[in-house]
Amino acid sequence: MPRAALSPDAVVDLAVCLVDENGPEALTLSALAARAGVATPSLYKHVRNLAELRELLSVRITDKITDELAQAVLGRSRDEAVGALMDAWRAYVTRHPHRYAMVIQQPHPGMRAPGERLMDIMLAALRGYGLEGSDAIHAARCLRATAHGFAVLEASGGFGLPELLDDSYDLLKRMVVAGLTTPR
Amino acid sequence: MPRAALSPDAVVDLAVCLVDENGPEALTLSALAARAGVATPSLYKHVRNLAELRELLSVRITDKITDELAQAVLGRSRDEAVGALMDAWRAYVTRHPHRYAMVIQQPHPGMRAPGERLMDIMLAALRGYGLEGSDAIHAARCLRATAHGFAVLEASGGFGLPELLDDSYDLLKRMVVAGLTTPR
DNA sequence: ACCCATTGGCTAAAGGGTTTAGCTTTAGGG
DNA sequence: CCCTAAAGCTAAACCCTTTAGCCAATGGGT
Repeated sequence: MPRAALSPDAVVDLAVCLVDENGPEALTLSALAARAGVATPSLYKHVRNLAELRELLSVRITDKITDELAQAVLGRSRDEAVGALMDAWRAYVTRHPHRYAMVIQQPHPGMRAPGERLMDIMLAALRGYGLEGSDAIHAARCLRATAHGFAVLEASGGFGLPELLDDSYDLLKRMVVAGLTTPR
Repeated sequence: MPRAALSPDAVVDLAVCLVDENGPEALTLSALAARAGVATPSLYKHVRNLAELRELLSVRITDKITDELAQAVLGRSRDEAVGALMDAWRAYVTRHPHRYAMVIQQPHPGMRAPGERLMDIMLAALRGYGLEGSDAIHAARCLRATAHGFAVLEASGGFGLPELLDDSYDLLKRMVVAGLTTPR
């Protein structure tokens, strides 16, 4: 076997750096090859094409977020678990806004497993509310929609006044738990 | 003055068609020129570049959404207004998923006015709750985050089981109004 | 120690999209 | 009737992606 300087994982690593530094637009195979010290076509030995690279990035990032959410939920239940999960979600986004903006929501085959893993964590966080069957699904979807919606807007600078965002997010968390605990 | 077959507005019209039919990816100046029956560089007589075209599209779409939300909120207040606003939001997205996925959230200068107009409608819908100052801002942001979050996920096919989405959205609406009416 | 198959890298080149430069044509006003 | 401004055109540069085909290094088997 030849010099294994690069590998699919290493390529994704470099791609993450590029995105962190210059945003999703900056992820081109040219720039990536330059960063790797390699000619552009060489990248095709490790990655099928640009679309696949984006997918690998999405998987990597989604997995990382899921890990952090799982960590945050550990040992908590009900309102506390939901609050911790949402806080961890936003913490990731504010730490890596470009990365978050990079993850694709389209239902690519490679994103199925990470998506389900994320869903499972949310269902686990909601376990204490005793929701059954599709009620749990609806609740998890709402949790995801709220956290994701706020995250997207914050990551892309969609909010005008940054000094109050913590308070806005507090209200959002209260909304979610109120919706989960209010009877009907 | 010469043959005014095209105009900035007409170009945006055609761009909307292209996006509706083939998704945001399909919006290229080449495809647009072909659709307009014109050589690609001719488009630069009406639009500064691709970035500006995208911005004009975002403005057009955001304005249209705002109009529909305003219409929906008319004559309603409190929970009813919020529910109608959120329903109208989702109705637009399901009617034109590709368009919605096209609107940029980055704070471009041209998007300021449409963004503020949208915000004003949301504040109007929330007026009945008697929120003062920054409390109203926080509530409007949460309303936006929830509606937008659900919309993005639905528009990009991020949810797995489409038959239950109405029920999920009902819960989301209940969450928002519960968060607005729950004291603390 | 040597061979050689596999693998990772390279150059060349095609193909498509954006954008600029500069020319030509048309339509409307004086 | 002309002439200017707007709208179109072609040519061409530039960048990015992707394919094709070649070269070199590495390490396992003999």
